[in-house]
Amino acid sequence: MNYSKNSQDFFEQVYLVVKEIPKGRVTSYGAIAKYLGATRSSRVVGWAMNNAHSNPDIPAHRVVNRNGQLTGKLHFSTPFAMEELLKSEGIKVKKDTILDFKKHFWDPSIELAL
DNA sequence: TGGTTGACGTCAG
DNA sequence: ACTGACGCCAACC
Repeated sequence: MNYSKNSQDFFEQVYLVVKEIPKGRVTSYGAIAKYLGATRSSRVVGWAMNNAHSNPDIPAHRVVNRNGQLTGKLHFSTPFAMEELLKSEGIKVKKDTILDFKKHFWDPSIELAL
């Protein structure tokens, strides 16, 4: 994939990956960035998520940081939306952190690489 | 046009 | 194990 073409493509890549996240699974910004070949650009993935507000099809609640912490919950319509969405998908959330994060972790570089 | 910020991650101390 | 600093790239001021 030619992700280096321009920023538009990079954002689009992020969107595509996030859309492919199965229900009840979560991934991290770094994992997405890694899959796109830009491990160090994880911050830009965050920006993509910020811009993702214009894209209702993108389940941004399934994207958290490496610690499984819901760092982006404050960017949702309500601070509880993210947690509630995850809970409704069978993911336990405690203190803004996903329990058994590793268990629910969905790595695009593994799942999509096949 | 240049400096700062941000939904992050990794390395060094 | 914990804390601080750096890098990275796009958007904002």
